Amino acid sequence: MSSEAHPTDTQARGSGRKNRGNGSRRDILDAAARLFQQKGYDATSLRELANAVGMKAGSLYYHFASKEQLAIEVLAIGVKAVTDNVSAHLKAAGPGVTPQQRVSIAIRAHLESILSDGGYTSAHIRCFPYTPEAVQSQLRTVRRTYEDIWTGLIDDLAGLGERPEEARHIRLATLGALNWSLEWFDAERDDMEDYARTVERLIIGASGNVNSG
Amino acid sequence: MSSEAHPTDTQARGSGRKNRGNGSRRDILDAAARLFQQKGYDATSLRELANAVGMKAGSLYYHFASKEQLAIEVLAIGVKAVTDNVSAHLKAAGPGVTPQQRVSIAIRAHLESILSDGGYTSAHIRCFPYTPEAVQSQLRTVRRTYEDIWTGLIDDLAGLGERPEEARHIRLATLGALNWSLEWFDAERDDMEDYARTVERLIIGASGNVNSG
Amino acid sequence: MSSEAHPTDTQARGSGRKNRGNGSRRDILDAAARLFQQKGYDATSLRELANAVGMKAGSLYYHFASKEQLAIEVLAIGVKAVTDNVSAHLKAAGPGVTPQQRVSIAIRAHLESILSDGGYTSAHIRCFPYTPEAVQSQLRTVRRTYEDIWTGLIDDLAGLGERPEEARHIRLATLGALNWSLEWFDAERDDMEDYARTVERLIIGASGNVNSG
Amino acid sequence: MSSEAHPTDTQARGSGRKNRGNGSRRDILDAAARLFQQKGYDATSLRELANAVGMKAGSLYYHFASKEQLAIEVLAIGVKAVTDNVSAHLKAAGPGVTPQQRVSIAIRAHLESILSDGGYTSAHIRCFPYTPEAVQSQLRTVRRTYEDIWTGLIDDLAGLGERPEEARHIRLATLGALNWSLEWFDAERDDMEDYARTVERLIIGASGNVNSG
DNA sequence: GATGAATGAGCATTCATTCAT
DNA sequence: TATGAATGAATGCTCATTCAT
Repeated sequence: MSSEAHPTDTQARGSGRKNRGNGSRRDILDAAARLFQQKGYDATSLRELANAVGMKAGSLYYHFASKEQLAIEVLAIGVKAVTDNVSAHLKAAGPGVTPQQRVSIAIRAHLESILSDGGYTSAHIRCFPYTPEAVQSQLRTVRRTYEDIWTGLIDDLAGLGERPEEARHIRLATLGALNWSLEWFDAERDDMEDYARTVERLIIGASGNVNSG
Repeated sequence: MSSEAHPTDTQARGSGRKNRGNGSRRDILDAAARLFQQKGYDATSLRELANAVGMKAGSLYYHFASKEQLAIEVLAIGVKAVTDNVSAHLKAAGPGVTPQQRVSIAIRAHLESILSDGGYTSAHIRCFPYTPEAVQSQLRTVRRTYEDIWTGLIDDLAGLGERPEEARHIRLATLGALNWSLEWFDAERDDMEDYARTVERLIIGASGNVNSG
Repeated sequence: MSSEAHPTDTQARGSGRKNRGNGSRRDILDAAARLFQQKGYDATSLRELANAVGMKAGSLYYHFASKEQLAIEVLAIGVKAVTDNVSAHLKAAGPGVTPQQRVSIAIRAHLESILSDGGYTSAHIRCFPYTPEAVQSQLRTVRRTYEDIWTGLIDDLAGLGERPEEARHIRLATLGALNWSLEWFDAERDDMEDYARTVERLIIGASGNVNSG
Repeated sequence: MSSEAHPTDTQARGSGRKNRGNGSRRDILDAAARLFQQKGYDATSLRELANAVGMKAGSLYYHFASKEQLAIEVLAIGVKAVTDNVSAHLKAAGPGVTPQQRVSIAIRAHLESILSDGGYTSAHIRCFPYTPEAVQSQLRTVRRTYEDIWTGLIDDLAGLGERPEEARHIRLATLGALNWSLEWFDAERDDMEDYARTVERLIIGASGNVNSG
């Protein structure tokens, strides 16, 4: 499930509109996501972004109030995309799966979102920490929503719900292992499913060994 | 072992030098490490850095040829610091330790370097990917040296040397879990040793489960 | 013939355009030519130039990619202006004029371009040698085109075509005498036609005496 | 006569002093002359100059009060060098030479000074016009002294003394032809004596033709 | 005589932003 | 919707200069 609906997707997709790749709002967001992900927030200039969508820098201001606002939208789409993707996979799996299986599913969905997504989620992960405070604070609640999914997932694992600090560390270690892949994953060399399996074994091993720890 | 010698540490520290706390080369490096770590490479301006060490922006150029060169030095000190710290801990443990114990030691040393170090190592980890190509290429060999330590460490684990792709993924997952802590670790709330234990369990569980996987 | 068309002159001059005297591209070029000629390339700052056309330094970059690029355009206009002026005078004289007369015509046209031109040609002559290599190399072909006119002119003089090294020296001596006037010519004191006559006598004397030399 | 005494030559030349090419006043002047000639006044930085003589920029201030003062000295040496060289050649020729021969001698001496001189005279000719007003005004009298030699030389030619404006133009044309050689003379390709002959013919032809003009 | 270390002013350039059209 | 043209602030960097040592 890789092309979940975008929150801003109001215009009819596929209807006979003249949306021939010219600079619509969505084109800007797409290009911004890609550039943010590739070069970072600071290193992405609005001129370059405008250029990428075939317009002039000033024109972007018809669509977005500021670079910060644009970043907020891009990064929000990014979190929402993972959130939706993970939720959808989990729901699709139905109620009869073990907590461990649920974690495995989430690992795969998260990886899928950051590695094969259009760039929104990876832009979020790579840029968020380097973004102005105003951007970060606007994103806190959406980020929290996603975080809560993982908190729930981990808590269900082998009684971890009763050791919240440990659960927190396991969650952050898992997400670290997942997110860090943005810095090294090479589609030509690495296989996503292989890595998913590695991370899955990591976390399940850890939570399993806990009793004897 | 948290205060390993800095590669550039030639002048006697603590002897009666006239270093009146003002901006010497080392002061600049220290402040740069801190700022790079806090705000990122792009967002750190030389004026701000100069201000932090009590001088004017142009004066920095007496000590460093360019912002890039300064970044190269800061980040190089950063890798060398972890490299030395991990090596030293490993050596101190002596030859009679199991591969699993060696990994545990490395995990702790790495965490220590990024979380309680003066900022050089964390600056490296946070800034490197957003740094100009010229900076990155100058750092490749020192980075490789550190990487090789981990490659060796993981290879010794339960026959992982014979499954290099899997070993690579385990190494990267571990380092991801470790490095990502820079984004969330809160000295007031989190205990480093606790997290080290979590990561240690993760990786050891993963490598142990492999046989039965 | 002092107001030959500028190579970049595409917009209607004098028509009812809203060019309210503020800094359009042409205004910048004009002011740059004047400043380059007066103070030299290095001593002309973009702030000063911008000021001269009533804008801020950064605004110049909307019109020109860099100071070097601006210099290239100014100096190119300068050579093209003399080239066109000399060519036009020569053509206007028709085919029935002697080689000596042709040289006389060229001397006057060249002098006119450097002394009463808007400053482009004199900017070229005064700045070119002190300009960055990147600027010089971009101008080589236009300069060559002008040079060739003179080479042809001199070669036709009293069999000079068969003594190319001597012809070269005569050409360069003539152009030296002409160009150097930029360093001393004083419109209040000197008469252009008087000086033209002097230089004309110089070169014609020299080429005539050659046989007996 | 190419190594006339320098006005600043106070230290014993050839005596057993430790003047081993280290940064003495004379070394600075020599290097400054060379750099000024090659790159121009503005483009020559004191750091670069200091580097060329093996010292640090600040040390130059022990020897010279400012860049302007240094330029004044270099350029003054330059004019004095031509002045002395031309005078000496003229004196050496004795009283029995014709005005035309005297001009020929001066042409050669001038050319020699700008083309094979250590760089002082050529630095003067190339830099003077781009030098700050303070520098120019300090040089006016030495320049005038040299100018007067040429004025006298030309005035003696075929009754030119009675047509001062014409004499002035002939003088400036001659010096223009001579000085401009700095922009094109190539020691590998051009022969100084050849060019001297060309210029000599130019001026003598011009002044001779004057009667019939 | 010369240096290490700094400064203040300036430079070319880039950037997010504005706004009349 | 978008652009052309501009702005103000900032950036990395260079320069002539200073001065205690």
